[in-house]
Amino acid sequence: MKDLLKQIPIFENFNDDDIAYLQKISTLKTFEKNSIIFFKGDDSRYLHILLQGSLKIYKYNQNNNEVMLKMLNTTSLVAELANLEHMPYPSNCSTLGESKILLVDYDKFESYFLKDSKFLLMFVKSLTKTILMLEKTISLNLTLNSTSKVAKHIYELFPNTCHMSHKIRASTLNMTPETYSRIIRKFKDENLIKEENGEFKILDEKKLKKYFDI
Amino acid sequence: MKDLLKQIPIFENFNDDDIAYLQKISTLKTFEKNSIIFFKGDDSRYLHILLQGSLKIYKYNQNNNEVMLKMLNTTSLVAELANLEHMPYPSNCSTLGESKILLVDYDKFESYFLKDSKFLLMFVKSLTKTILMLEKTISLNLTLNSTSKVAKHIYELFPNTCHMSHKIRASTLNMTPETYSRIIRKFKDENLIKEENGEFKILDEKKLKKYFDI
DNA sequence: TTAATAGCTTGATTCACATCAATAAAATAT
DNA sequence: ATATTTTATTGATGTGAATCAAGCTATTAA
Repeated sequence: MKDLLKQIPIFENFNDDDIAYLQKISTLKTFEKNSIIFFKGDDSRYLHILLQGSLKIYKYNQNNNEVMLKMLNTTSLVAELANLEHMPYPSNCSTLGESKILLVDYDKFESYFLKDSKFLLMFVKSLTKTILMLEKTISLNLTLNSTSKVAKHIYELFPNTCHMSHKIRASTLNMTPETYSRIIRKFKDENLIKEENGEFKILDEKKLKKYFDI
Repeated sequence: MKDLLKQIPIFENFNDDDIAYLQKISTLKTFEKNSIIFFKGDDSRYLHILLQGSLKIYKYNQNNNEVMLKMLNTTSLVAELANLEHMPYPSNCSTLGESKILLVDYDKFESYFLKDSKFLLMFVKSLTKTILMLEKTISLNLTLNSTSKVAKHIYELFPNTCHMSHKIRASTLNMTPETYSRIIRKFKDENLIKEENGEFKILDEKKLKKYFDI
């Protein structure tokens, strides 16, 4: 595990002692697809660090539909704010695919690591990343309509082939699969995109961009 | 101005030298009501610190309606993320009432202050506050319907008397004044609230709470 | 004091998207 | 290979909130 920890970008500035201590206060856990990591309101005893796989952070709206706040894919601190502020988790978290998560005893982590500016800088970076994601979520959901959301989503993913079901894509964009499907249908009819073995190809980038470029 | 800076909670840990340098690289400006502080896309040369008054951070949606992302009232860093990341401002900012803002030359600020963990901690605190506000904005706008938003808003403000027009209240909640008015009408008809010289009084806390307590 | 302007309320209409429903297609299990 | 479950598509209907419109009230200006 020591080697694994050393490779994690977040810990790039840690020396051997740091890593050793980190290892001592952590457990590595593997969760299978669709496992709950924590519920909204749970006590934030552990700092969760996603090492492999993907997670979603979500709440429920008043119709009991999930509202996805963010999706985490790369190595990242999960809900570090709750730890920092010693508050319960503000949202739910579950795995989308099989995932490896490092659970760190936060109190010990805090007293050892959070005195030093190099570690603080790590937190600043992570908080910054979180803010950018949240701002993106807000822009996406509060300033764009569904058609624009889908257009932007396709545009930003392309040409990365990352296979996701339409259902997941729709939920990432906080809309129903029906709405997503109808919009894709429209884009295909307008010859903006085509679908080849589950991946979108953009046929008319300019027109597609017009849908979300304000 | 030196005394003013010393009183600012954010700078509580600064010593005389720090304050002196801060003063050297800053200008204090007073903006009147409804002045633009910066536009989305502007270069983030200055760190803005709100000292007095109130600001709104907002974008436009596709119908050219304002979407208010946050409202700042207390002493706070404004859009510090843009500075930290050396990126253009992601949103617009304007004053709601007359406001005093400290404009700090960010490059100088960074090279002097951001090496030290005590200053970093200040940033961490500010980023944390920003995240909490953003999460609140998201919860409010993505998980609650308009009725619940209004109920929550009234509940959380009460009994603080802070005079705001219905128009401003509506825009804080990202809805039209018409919708706001209709919901207030309904609450009055249900004897949940009453209005006395521009302030709401809650008559039935339990029922009001039911509207937003999931 | 009156005029002008901005904010508030209420009704009618429109719109974007969700919901409900039915069928088809694909993925997974047996 | 067949059965079963999950996902995808398409149409019909419902709904919350925006928009449009008109009259009203309060504030500010002349």
